[in-house]
Amino acid sequence: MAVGESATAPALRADAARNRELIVAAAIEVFAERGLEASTADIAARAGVGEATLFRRFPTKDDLVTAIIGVQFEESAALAESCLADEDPWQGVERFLYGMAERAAVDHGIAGATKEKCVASPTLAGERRRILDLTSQLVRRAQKADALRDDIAGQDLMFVMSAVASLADLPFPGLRADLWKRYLGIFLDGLRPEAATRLRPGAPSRKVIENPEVE
Amino acid sequence: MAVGESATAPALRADAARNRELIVAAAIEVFAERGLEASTADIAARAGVGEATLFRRFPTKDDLVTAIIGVQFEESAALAESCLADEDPWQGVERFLYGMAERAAVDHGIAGATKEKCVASPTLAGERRRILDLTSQLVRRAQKADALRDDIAGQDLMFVMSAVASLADLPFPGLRADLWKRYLGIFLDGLRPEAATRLRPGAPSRKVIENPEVE
DNA sequence: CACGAACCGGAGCACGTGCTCCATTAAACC
DNA sequence: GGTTTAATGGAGCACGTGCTCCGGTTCGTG
Repeated sequence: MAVGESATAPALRADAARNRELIVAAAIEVFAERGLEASTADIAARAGVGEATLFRRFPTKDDLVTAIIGVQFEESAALAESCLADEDPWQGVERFLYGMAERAAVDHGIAGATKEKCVASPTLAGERRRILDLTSQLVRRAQKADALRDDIAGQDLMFVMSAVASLADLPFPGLRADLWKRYLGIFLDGLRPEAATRLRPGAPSRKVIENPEVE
Repeated sequence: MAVGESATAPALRADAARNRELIVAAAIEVFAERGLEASTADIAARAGVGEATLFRRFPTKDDLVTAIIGVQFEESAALAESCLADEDPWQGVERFLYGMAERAAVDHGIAGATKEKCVASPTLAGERRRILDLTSQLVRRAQKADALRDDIAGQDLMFVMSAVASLADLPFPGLRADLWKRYLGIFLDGLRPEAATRLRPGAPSRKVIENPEVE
């Protein structure tokens, strides 16, 4: 199963394709362990591949990161679709936030970079819009069922999730690793209709969120 | 007004003391603008001082960062005390979270480093404990007035605040800079007693939180 | 004023990182 | 199997960074 780009490329040789997968797999591992500032040398070593090979496939470290984020976006979209299939709309929202935050919590460095990269990369921006679409459906469905406060939109869920996930690697020794679930709980309580008070800055307009200008 | 360390040092000469203040001020500015990875050369330049001077006063870049965090901790403690003086206990909590998140939002890089550094530095850990104490008082006061849900503690407020602040520099162009207030609002709604549902992972024990082992 | 000591700052060192060159290897097709 | 050519990987380059050395300068006191 190909992991990244689609056809247009002039067809990779067998070993090259295999190495590409090895590199992507190694990068996911290493980034998750040491964060985004892990060196390309480390990644190449983990993949059992020369550094030049890595750079032939991904001309820039950024390109590699972008490719990995692309993979994760596909997983996220799949999760969102699965949550849309839940019979209980609120549980769909809950499961989505939970799943997204959990993955962001495991892949330590990635989540932070995701935001920047999907502004810089048009491909990623498109993928992101698709996820945002699914998220908006989740929100509207829950709102129609009176399970979710009315004054929020899909993008709010994304931002909330990212805030919670940022709590994943608190450096204090002895803290349980899943403490972020506690704060997701508080957030979820704040998302119920009963809890709603007026939110001061309004939701960002759809136009701004859906079409982040590529600089 | 001396900004950092106390007496024990063998008394700084006039120009040396002045330069120290210049360096700290410049570091706060530069870190806030470019984040923590701003170079020492930039900071020295901004302070109008040679690089060697910077390193004579702060033998390590980490020492400089730690000193700055110390300054901010004093400000945080002052804020907490001021909020404790509010007549409305809930407003005290609200103002505290708001103020803390706002400062974290302005000083882009610092907030992230704060967590790591106050684990590594014993001095900072002590300061942190003091702030935590004040925060706990804020929480208990609001809980007694039935303005805050019962199942949270002081440290929860700190973590929630840090989560909200992490939303301060979303890279999407066109987003208003104070969007984090919106999500603090949702969080605050989740902190009211009426909103409370059972939180899954319990609060971290006081022992773990108050005495982070210095490695 | 004059003198010793504290202090200064720019040039330089060591190191890690992203990225490239090129002689060697091995896949693919006849 | 032989030939072509894509693919490989280790040595090396350029650069930025944290940090230091040392000749010159300024502060503080008698």
